[in-house]
Amino acid sequence: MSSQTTRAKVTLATVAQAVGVSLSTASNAYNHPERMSPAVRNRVLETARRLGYDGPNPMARSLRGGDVGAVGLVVTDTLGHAVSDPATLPFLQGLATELERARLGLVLIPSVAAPDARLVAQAIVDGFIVYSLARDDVLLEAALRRDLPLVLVEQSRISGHAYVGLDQAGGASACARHLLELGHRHFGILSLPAQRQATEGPIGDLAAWHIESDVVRQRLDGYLDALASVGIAPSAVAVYQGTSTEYVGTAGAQWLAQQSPRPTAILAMSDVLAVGAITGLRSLGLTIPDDVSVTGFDDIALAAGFDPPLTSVRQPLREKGAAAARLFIERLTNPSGEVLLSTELVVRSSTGPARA
Amino acid sequence: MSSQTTRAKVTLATVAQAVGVSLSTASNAYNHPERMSPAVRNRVLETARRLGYDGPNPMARSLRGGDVGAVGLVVTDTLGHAVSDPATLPFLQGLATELERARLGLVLIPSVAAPDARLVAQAIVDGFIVYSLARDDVLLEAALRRDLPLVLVEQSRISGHAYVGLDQAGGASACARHLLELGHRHFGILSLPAQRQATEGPIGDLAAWHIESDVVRQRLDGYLDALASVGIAPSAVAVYQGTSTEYVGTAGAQWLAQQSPRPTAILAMSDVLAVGAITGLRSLGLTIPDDVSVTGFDDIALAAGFDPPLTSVRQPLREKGAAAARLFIERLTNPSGEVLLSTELVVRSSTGPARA
DNA sequence: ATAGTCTAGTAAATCGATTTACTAAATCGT
DNA sequence: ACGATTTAGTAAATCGATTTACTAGACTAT
Repeated sequence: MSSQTTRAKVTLATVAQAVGVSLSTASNAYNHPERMSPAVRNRVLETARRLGYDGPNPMARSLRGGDVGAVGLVVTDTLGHAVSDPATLPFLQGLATELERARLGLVLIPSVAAPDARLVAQAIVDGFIVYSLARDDVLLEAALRRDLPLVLVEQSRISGHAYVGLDQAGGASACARHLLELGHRHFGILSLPAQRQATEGPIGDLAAWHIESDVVRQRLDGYLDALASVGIAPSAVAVYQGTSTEYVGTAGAQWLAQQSPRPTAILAMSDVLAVGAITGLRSLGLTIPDDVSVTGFDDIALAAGFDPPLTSVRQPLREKGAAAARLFIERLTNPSGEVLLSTELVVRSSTGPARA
Repeated sequence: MSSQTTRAKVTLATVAQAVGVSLSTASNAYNHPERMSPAVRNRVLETARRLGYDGPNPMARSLRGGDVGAVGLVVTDTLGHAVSDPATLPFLQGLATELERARLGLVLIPSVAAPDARLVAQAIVDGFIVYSLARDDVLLEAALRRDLPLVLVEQSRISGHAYVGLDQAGGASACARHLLELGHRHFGILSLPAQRQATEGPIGDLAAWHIESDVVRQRLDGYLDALASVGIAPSAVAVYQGTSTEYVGTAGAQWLAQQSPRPTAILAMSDVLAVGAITGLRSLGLTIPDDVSVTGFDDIALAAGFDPPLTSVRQPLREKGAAAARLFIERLTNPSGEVLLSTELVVRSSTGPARA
């Protein structure tokens, strides 16, 4: 209503002129109150209000060297998926809550199917939180080129940048050991995508599998190390790869169930995959855990309430986000801080003794 | 690794000088390829790469008049809560997915306990999506002052700005009529906060209740209109107000159950409140729906799977977000577009006939 | 009374680009 | 072969602020 008339743009210069002071003085009214008399300062502020001046233009301010007041979040998945995934959401919550406390905005960088480095190159932010990207992902490279502070979450360390790590291998290994103790000897793995452009489907030759994702690398190593300790070779393990969706879990489990010998235990790299797997196995007439044991990863909220309750590797999802935020906030005093989070196996009812 | 040495900052001017062309020509290489010979353009681009120039500085570009490539999201709740709320999340998903398609970033504006207009005033964005703010919320006023395109979602229309509306009153009214048809005559209402700083608790005098939130206003009117049609006066309805959390639902329902006459039906303005209410009523030894019927609002994913399945008002949550995004994307051609979404009563088992 | 210190304010440089108006050289039609 | 149009590139203004170095005047100390 009030400002319907397209009045000429009013800048700090307009205000300064109206008050009859220099541009610098007007600027000081906002940035260095102590350097001027209260009288003049009030005159500037009031004139600004009268003229409808809304405070220094944030772009100009940032260009001159100020902070932007926002952090960019770079993820592999599309934003749509990231905001849906039950393992990512608590991370986002922890991140948002902690950033909020520091009055920092969070910029969700779009990540389309064909990832576009320009979207990272052009983001207006003070730095990035980089979540689980492959070492050579174009988006990571683009972020590095920006020469801004980075917080790396669940991916390879890069010297000079902050890092939030998780004991992936330990959790995965505990998971596999648990199944070994239950007597299982035939395993299938439902893997998250090992590369950005990975296509869903079985992995033919495990040894030749090109793994760019650190999370996949470490979880897989954790599984395989445990299996190796009882003499099970990687070549004896069937692996199916795809994004963390129930659909992939279902398809993957159905494929795994058709291998021979049929796995009596399936290690899924996410709870969502595990849930999908159980659905798929049931559709084949199999019973969980009697016919097949299934383990997940993440211990999402759903895991405990699912039928059957999921055996899973718990990780502190919210805390992971909060830690990333805190490392970013401390970037000036401690540019390459590190936080290492631990995992814990939670045994529930989706796993049971191998059949005699 | 490569750029560890703190080399002097390289700008477009550096590149131009190195190539031996003017600054304008270097700029054209990025923005107006057609205006120059391929030879020179390639020379500029290659020199830029060699010098480690990462493309035009986004802040400078935006300052000069270009787009930022991002939209700000302004919400009432803290971000932490917004990212947790099952009714807000699908909205966010729809929004993020659709923005992503247009390669727009989403800036989550922090919204601390004491809302700070500066965070809106200083956000570096092309416009705002304003989600369910009160007409006189300071954050809305701050957004208006920015003179940027706005998309208003579930709140008062403002001429010149895009609008996404929902038939709140219709849904609420259908809900109440459903209960009336089941024979209920004593009602309690669990309301969302009517103002930003509303404190949780019972509303003493309904007539004197200061309601700033449009959502609350419309849902309440929908309920009361339906009740009025059978002669039930607002003064006969007990109301309890609080944020959309299970805890509030529980506390509110327990308070409502202590009123006399005790309501046989509770109208909750969100499914989360309804779920909390059911928990609270059960803790008092009451059975749902035999002793008390409970209705929700939103029809979140949980509603159908809850025990008992919730009678609720379905609204197209994802579509609401997608519509907001589309309106923003079309802002240049259609600055004040409107989308009106409808609601639908979904009857399940949390409501039943009033006891004789 | 003189020199030295504070205070309040200013002019000009700077941040890193984009764009407008203009010019010189090359191409065109006849 | 001569004026008219295109093409390729440039100089300078501009976006909206912040900051540095400087100055004039008021105040303090001896």
